[in-house]
Amino acid sequence: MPIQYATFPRTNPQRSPERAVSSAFAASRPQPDATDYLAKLNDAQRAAVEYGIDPAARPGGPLLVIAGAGSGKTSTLAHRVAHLLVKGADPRRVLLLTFSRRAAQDMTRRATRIAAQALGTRADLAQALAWTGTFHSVGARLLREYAELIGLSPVFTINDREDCADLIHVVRHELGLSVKSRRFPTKATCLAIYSRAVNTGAPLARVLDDAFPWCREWEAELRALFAAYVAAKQSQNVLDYDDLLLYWARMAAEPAIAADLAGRFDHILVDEYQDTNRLQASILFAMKPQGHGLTVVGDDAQSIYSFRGATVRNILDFPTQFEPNAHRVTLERNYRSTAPILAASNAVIGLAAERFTKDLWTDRACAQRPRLVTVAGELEQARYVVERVLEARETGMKLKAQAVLFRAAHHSAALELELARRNVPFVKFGGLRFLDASHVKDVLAVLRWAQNPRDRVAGFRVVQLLPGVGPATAARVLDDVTATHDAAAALDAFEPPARASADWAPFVELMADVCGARTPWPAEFEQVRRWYEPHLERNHEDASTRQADVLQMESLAATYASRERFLTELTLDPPDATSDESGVPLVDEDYLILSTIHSAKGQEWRNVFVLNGVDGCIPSDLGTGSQEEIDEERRLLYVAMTRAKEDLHIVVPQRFYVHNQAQNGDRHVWASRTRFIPASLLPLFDAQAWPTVAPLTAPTATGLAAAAKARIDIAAQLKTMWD
DNA sequence: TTAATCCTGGTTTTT
DNA sequence: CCAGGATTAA
Repeated sequence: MPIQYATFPRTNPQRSPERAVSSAFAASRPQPDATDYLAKLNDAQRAAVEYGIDPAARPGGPLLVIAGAGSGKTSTLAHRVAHLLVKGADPRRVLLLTFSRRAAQDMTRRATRIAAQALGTRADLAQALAWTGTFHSVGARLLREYAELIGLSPVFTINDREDCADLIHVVRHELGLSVKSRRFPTKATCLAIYSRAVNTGAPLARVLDDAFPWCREWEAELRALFAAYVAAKQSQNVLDYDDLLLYWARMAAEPAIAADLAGRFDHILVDEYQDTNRLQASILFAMKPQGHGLTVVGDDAQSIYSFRGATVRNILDFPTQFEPNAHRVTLERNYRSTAPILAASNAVIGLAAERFTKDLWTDRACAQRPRLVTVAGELEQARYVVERVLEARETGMKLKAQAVLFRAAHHSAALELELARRNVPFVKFGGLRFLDASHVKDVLAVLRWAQNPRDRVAGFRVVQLLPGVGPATAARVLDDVTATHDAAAALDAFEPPARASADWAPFVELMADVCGARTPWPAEFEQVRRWYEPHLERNHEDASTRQADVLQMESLAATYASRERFLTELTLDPPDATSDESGVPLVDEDYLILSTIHSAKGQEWRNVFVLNGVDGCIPSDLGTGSQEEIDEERRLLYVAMTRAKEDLHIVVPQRFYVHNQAQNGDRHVWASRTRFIPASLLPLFDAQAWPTVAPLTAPTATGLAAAAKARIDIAAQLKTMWD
C-alpha cells in the first residue's frame, strides 16, 4: 500500500470519509431549483456546463470545450465544477488541472462559491475540492503517495531548472564531454533538449532535427549524457519537472497501479488544454481510457507554449481519440473586448496558415479602433506608455486596470526606468525569477540538503558557502555523506581545511539541528537564516537588498505547513517577482502591471499596451525558422491583443537597440512594423505617430529665404573668439 | 586548492 | 553586457 501522508489523505472509493462529506452535501441539499445558478450563462456555456451530467452526476462521455478569448471560459468551467457538486459529485473525487496555481485558486474559489450558494450549504467545499492544481503539483502529490510502489523514496526533492542544469553539468564533466575540441552544447541547451524529448515523446534524433539542428552532430554523446543524468537523478533521489509527469504517466500505464490511481477520480477537468504536451495527454488517456468524466477546455488560437513541448494537436485531435468521438462545444461570444479590438484580433489570427474554425463576436460597440502608434525609439515608447497610463488614471482608471505586455522580459527595461523616474509603482510578471537569485538558492539548498542528503547539487552548493572550501573539498564532503547515510555524523567527522576550521563547528551544529528536525518548522527557517547572514554579507556587495529577500522568504515560509511542502510548492510555483530597487508595492497600493505575454495568459485589463510591435520582437527573430514557429508568434500577438477590454495600443518604435549581436556588439537597428499587421489590416487600426508635434522640423523654403537676407559670417565670428 | 581575474560567447517564452 | 569557463596568482 502507498504510505499515507497526513496532509494528503488518500481517498478510497468504498469507505473513505470523503464519501461521508459528499453525502452530507446531498442530505443538506434542499432540492434547489437546479437551473437558478445557471441562469446567467448563454446557451453555449450552458451546454458546456450541463453536458453529460445526469441527475446523479455519474461520469458522462468526454467533452471538449473550445473557448475563445474572453468567452467566459473560466466562469464556464467553474460552473461545470459547481454543477457537478450540486448534482452530488464527491468533491474529493474531482481532479481539476489548471495551468498555474493562480488559476487553480481562482477556479476553486469561484466553483465553490457558486455551488455553496446553490446548495445553501456552509460546508467547506473548497477544502473538499482538494485535487486542484497544475499537472506538476498534482503529479508531485500523487508520486509521494505511491513512491514506494515505484521505487522512489517519498522524501524525494524536486530540482528546478537551474539545479537540473547544474546536475547535467556535473554529469557532462564526468563523461568527459566538456573537453571536446568542438564545443559541446551548454548545460542549459542539453537540459532543453532532454526536456523536449521527454515532453514530446519524440526520438532524440527528431528533436534535434526539429528544434536543435546545430546540436545534430552530438546525438550519440547526448544520448549517453541523458542516460547518465537519469541515473544521477535516481541515485540522488531527486526529480525534475519532467519526471513529475513522466513517472505519473508510467505509473498510470502500469495496470496494477492504474486501477487504484484512476479509480480515485470520477471527474477530470483540464483547463488550457491547448498548452498541454503529449506526455500530459498520455496521462489523461491512461487515467480515463474511455474518456468518461473527462472534460478539456481550451482555445487552439491561444496555443503559445510549444517551446515547452505543448502541441496544438492535443486539442485539435481530442474528439477523435474516443469512440464515440468526444462531444464538442464552442464558445464564440466574447464578453471582454470592444468590437473594434475584436475585429483587429480576429483579422490578425485570420492570417494564420492553419485557419481556425471560429470567429469571436461581441455586441460591445465602440468607435475607438485599436491604436497603432509609431514612435521614434524605445525611449519615446516608454514615454508614450507612461503619458497614456497617467492620462487614463486621471480619468479614474486604476493603474491595476492597465497593463503593458511584451514578448521578452528585457523589452520593458527602458519603460521600467521611466516609470521609476516618474514614481509610477509597477509590478512585473515573468522574466527573472525569485528562485534564480543566488542568495535565495543558497538558503533553499540548505533546506533541500537536509530534506534529502543524497541531493549532491544542493550539498555542493551549501558546503562551498564556507570560506576556504572549494569544489575539491566539497566533493570529498559529499562522498563522505553519501557513504555514511548520515549527513550530520559525516560532517562532524570531516576534517575541514585550516581556512574553514573556524566556520566548521557552527555549520555542523546547524546541519545536525536541521537534519534532525530539532527545531520545528517554520522556526527552522529562521535558524538557517541566522547562520546564513554572515556568509551573505561576506559574499555579496549588495547584502542588504538580498537580506530583505531572505527575510521575505522567511515570512513566506511561515505560511507552509512543513519544510517539505515549502520546498515542493516553492519549486513548482515560485513567486513571480524579486524585490528589486523599486521595491514591492504594498498589497493595497495601486500599481501598473508589466508582464510578458506568456505570463498574461488568462488575464484581462481595461487598457493594454503591447510594446515593440516590430519584426524581430514579435515575431522574435529567434522564432522565424518554420511556418509553425511563425504561427505561434502570431498567436502570441493575438493573445496580447485579446487581453484588452476597452483600449489597445500597439507601439511600434522605428528604431530599437539590440544587445550583444554576434557581429557588432550593441547597435541600433531600424525596425519595421510586425509582419502580422500587414498593410491590408491597417484600416482596422487607428494609426498615429507620437509625439504628434515633431520635435525637429526641417527648415522651410520661406524660412531659408528670410534667413538668407540676414546672412552672417560665423567663421569670422569664431576667429575673433580668441583674440 | 582556492580565489581573483580575464576572456569568450550567446541569447525568448515557463512548470 | 553579463554569466560562466579558463587562466593564473597565492
